[in-house]
Amino acid sequence: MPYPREHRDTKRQQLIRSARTLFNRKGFEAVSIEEIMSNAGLTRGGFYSYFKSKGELYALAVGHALVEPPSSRWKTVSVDFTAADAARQVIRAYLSQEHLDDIDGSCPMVSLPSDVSRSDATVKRVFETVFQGMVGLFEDSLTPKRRADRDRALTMSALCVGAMVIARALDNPALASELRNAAMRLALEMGGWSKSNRPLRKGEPVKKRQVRED
Amino acid sequence: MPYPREHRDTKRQQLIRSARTLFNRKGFEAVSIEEIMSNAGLTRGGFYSYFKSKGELYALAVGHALVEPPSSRWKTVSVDFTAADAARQVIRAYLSQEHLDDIDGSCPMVSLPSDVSRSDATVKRVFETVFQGMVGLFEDSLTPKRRADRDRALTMSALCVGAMVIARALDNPALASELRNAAMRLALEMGGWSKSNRPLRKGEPVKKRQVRED
DNA sequence: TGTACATCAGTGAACGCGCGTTCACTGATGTAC
DNA sequence: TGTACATCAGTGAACGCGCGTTCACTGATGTAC
Repeated sequence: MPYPREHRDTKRQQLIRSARTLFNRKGFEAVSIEEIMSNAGLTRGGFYSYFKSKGELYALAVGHALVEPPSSRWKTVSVDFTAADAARQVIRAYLSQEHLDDIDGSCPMVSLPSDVSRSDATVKRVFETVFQGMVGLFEDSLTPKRRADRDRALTMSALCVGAMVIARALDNPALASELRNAAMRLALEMGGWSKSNRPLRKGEPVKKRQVRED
Repeated sequence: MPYPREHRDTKRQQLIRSARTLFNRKGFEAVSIEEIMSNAGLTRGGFYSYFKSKGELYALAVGHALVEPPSSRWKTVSVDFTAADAARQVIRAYLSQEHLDDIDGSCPMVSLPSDVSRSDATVKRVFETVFQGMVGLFEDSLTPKRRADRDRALTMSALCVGAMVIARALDNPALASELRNAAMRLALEMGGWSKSNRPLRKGEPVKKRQVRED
């Protein structure tokens, strides 16, 4: 065995990780295989010994958000004790200025939805899994269970994703912040966890509980 | 004057219209100038006598939604009498199965947000104008005026756009419909117009008030 | 009315470039003896 | 311990292709007389 046993697996993971960054930044079409490979210290030719095609890598890159969620990029100071705590933290992190600015490590639902809607069923299914993950997280946090909790989890997700997608496409940063904060307030309110941790009031700055990892 | 006075203007409008369709369908990168021109019965070479660059046409195509909104593609049977009526109809049309399927005539916020976030400030400003249009329409419809109406209009817009953007990127049509309908119910509810026209109940089919124009 | 002409919308070949993918090859590595 | 070798991760040239943009040219048109 001329190379260490785990060598290929490591390189492969590195390629997927680096591809995720590039796709997030430039979309499917604008990223070249040359770029992906040289980003991992390799040359063009080796690509097809790792992946069947550019499309296959794209699906893997979109799915990488499940392996390493965007919010994991910021260490949370407090520890999550309940599903409600987790949901609250996700909403705050998801709609944060940090997530808006972190194109490279962004959630694919924020950076790539238009690309995915033009892709094949494989990619869409991966996107769907990511979405289901968010909906499930919100659904689990809604206690005591009420009627239409499923609907609420769906709309909370659409609100979070929608606000971020639009914010990224706006030219005016003040309007983008206004939108993010309005969405954050409503999403937190919809969770109905407000007794112990009230939602932010209009204009109140978001408490900085997240710190960049590096 | 070898050609009718209005000839160039007509052709130009035709090109923008046809470009909108193509960009909606395939995104900025995947559409070629050859394609745009032949779609209007012309050949590649003439493009640069109409537009400075592909990017300029892209901005014009995104802005075309203001000239000819997606909802204008379906004639509404009833006439709008109030701002609330208009808002209600926009929500129903925006989140309809028809709009989900009508890729070509789609709102650019639904089909192109990822492309726009990678574009220059010119394109983003046009996108912003489209978004402000939607927010303004909702804001005007909220009577009697309450506190935080601006916030509500913003979140209603994020909800409508977000639900559609996600729905387009999903593989499962049933989940897409569930999401659209949940968003529609919440958006109508948030408008607070429910006294005269109650929002739909869970599971209740959307009343077909729209008819395809052709 | 008929003809010559100037205009300019539209043509299509060409330029330089980068893409996704293939493939015969190289050379650093761990192993066998 | 040292050397020969088989393995296979990685290389880089090549293929066929389509792109955005430029430009010298064509030819249908409305106008002038």
